[in-house]
Amino acid sequence: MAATIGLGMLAELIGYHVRLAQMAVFADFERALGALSLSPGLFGLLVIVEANPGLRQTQLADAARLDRSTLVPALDKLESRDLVERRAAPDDRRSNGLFLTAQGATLLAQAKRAVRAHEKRIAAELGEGDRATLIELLDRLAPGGRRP
Amino acid sequence: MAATIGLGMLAELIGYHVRLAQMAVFADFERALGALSLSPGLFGLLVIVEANPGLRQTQLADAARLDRSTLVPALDKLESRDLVERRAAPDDRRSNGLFLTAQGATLLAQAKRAVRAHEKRIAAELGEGDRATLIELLDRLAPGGRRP
DNA sequence: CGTGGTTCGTTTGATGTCAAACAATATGGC
DNA sequence: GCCATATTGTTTGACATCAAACGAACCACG
Repeated sequence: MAATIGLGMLAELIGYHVRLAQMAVFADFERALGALSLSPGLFGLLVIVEANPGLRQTQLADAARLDRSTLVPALDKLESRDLVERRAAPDDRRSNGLFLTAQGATLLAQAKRAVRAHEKRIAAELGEGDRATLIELLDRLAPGGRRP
Repeated sequence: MAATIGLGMLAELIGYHVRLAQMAVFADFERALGALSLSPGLFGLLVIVEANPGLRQTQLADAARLDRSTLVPALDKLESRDLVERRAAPDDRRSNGLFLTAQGATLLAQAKRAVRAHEKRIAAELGEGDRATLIELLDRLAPGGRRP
């Protein structure tokens, strides 16, 4: 049944395929992290904070490609779950330094295992060579990565 | 300046690169269609309606990978701008058949030109061969495309 | 010093999205 | 034919996101 629905020129657009891939990858990611109640976004924040202890909120927002204002409720959630701590910066009373709590580090370690399994699952569709190719091509679409 | 901020394992994740590409492509897309006040999402809806006149809302939502409820305000907007028409279906009084208005068809024709220019710009980063490769790899991440 | 512009985190408002619940309508089993 | 169940479009609520504006704090220049 289902007289197949045409997509017109959509199917020829790179953006369309990127969006579908994005949805599929994120769905699998969420499935992998659901048990820990971590979204891909929150996971990313934890990873960056772990890699850069004492980071300021604005710096974290830039690194995660989020607006400063978007970060506020996200950090509120992480802090309320005792995964991250906002510590008043000693040198600048406007800023907070961000740190993982012990509990945050523990949860992140678990999450990383789940994410590695997820990544393996995704990469299995590709094979190692094609995985590298895909990343290289995607990066060509996202110029710079760091744009002031 | 800017002691570069590390991203930890993020940079190794396919999903991360897909997200960055998604943001870059969509930003260019929005720039291309901004003059017509069309978002990528609304453009996609117009294209699908044009390719499938009389489509039901649920079918359109499925084709566009949106929730039924998400479609409602989007169609409200398109209808208020006289680009799309909801016509009561003759055979099912719950359903609406969707049709482009003359004005919608005209605007869509313009939009398609802008989108083709956008696509050309994006593809220029790749070259024709790599463009095909990228789409093929992305499709391998989005299994099926049609999931009941 | 002090004062004007800048940066920091936050608040508020607008969108876009999903999910759950709803009334109206359709459908299938009996 | 009747009634339980499903489907359709909608409403409502939750959430993520951006952008604009704000007060507090910083800083540079006089």
